[in-house]
Amino acid sequence: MSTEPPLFDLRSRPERRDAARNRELLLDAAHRLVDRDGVDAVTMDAVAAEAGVGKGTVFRRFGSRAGLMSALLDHGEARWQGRVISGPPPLGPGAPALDRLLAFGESRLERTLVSGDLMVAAAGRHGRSLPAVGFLVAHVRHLLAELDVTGDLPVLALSLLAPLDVAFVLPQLEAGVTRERILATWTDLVRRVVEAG
Amino acid sequence: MSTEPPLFDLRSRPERRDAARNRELLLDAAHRLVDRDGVDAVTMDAVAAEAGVGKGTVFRRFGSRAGLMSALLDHGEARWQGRVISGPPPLGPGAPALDRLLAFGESRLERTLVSGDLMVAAAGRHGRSLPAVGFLVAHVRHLLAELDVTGDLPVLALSLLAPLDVAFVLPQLEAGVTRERILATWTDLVRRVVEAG
DNA sequence: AATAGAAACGGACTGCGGTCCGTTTCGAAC
DNA sequence: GTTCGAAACGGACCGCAGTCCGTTTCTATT
Repeated sequence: MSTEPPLFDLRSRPERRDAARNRELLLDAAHRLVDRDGVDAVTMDAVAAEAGVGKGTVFRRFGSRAGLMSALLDHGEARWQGRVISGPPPLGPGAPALDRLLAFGESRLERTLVSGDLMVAAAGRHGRSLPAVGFLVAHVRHLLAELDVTGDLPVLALSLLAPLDVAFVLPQLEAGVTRERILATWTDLVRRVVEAG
Repeated sequence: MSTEPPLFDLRSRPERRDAARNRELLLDAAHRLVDRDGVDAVTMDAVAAEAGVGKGTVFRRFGSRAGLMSALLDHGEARWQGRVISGPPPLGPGAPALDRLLAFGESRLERTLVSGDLMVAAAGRHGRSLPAVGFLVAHVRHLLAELDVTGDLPVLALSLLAPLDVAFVLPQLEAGVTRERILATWTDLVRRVVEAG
């Protein structure tokens, strides 16, 4: 998801100081541009100019526009993941698994609505980059297991996540389907799967 | 006061002859390029050159690269839709609805594998263009209704189609998930939904 | 402090999607 | 066959993602 190297990797030396400073400059600049002019205005040239560095540096740090967008998305995603892992129930731990799962769906849909344009911009060649959904799959899979759902849980988890993906949610909204219908149908779908064991 | 054009073709006048000829030239050229060098080699300039027309003409006919790709895809999709609507069972009519639905999933997955790269190239800004999946939704919806499945069938149908979408299938294949696992899990998912009424 | 080489830098350059607009072609009406 | 407005044409042009490579900066080592 993130382009930044792990904090403790024995094989790779820590980032040079100018590189680290430029990453911060670039992320700040990109964030500012998103807030001010929207995601579409975040061109690699604009980010470079706003940060006061060369364009090559942007690509060196983030690899691609999608990579930069992923890095921007990561801030929000990490906070959200925190709420899922250790926030208050029913999204966080402490509630029955089914309640958590349904709360997860609602919360995830919410995030898709809020950050949908960033998600679209962060998507690579085809849609999702599988690493990006790793957390989502792991969590749903875990809850399904707690609910004694049998089957190929990794694939099943991804199949349940697919309808909440930005690629399906946004077109439906544009076609007049409400947020509420999408959520209700997802809830319905999950209930059927869980009830069927 | 001159006489007005007939009322019945207010909306769609027939295409001018040069326009029709150029569409054919362009589709042929694009098809040739796909076969020879793959989807990625099909640039708008290349198609224009191969067809011997100007680049502006390509955009005038197809609107965008995604539009051109959709047009290419349409040939195969139409043939496939024909098999669904009036081909031999269990995909076509004549088999029980559940058998048809499961055959539909297998056949659709097949098509995704065969034409995945075209589908990716035909996808617009975000993922699906909703019109493109209209047929799929309508068909699944119809089968679900026959199976006495209740609920918000249009949204439910799309939710069941999502896991078969190229945006989810291709990354899984790259991650080592087999075609068989994807299909088996989809079958499992559909069975649970149908059994839960 | 000096050095050396690895890493990062920056901006010119390429290729592609998409637009624009002056020119050409079509075909309906006379 | 001539006329004329609408439609189509073509290719120069633009903006952006992504690459390349000569130059600069960092840091480990002595």
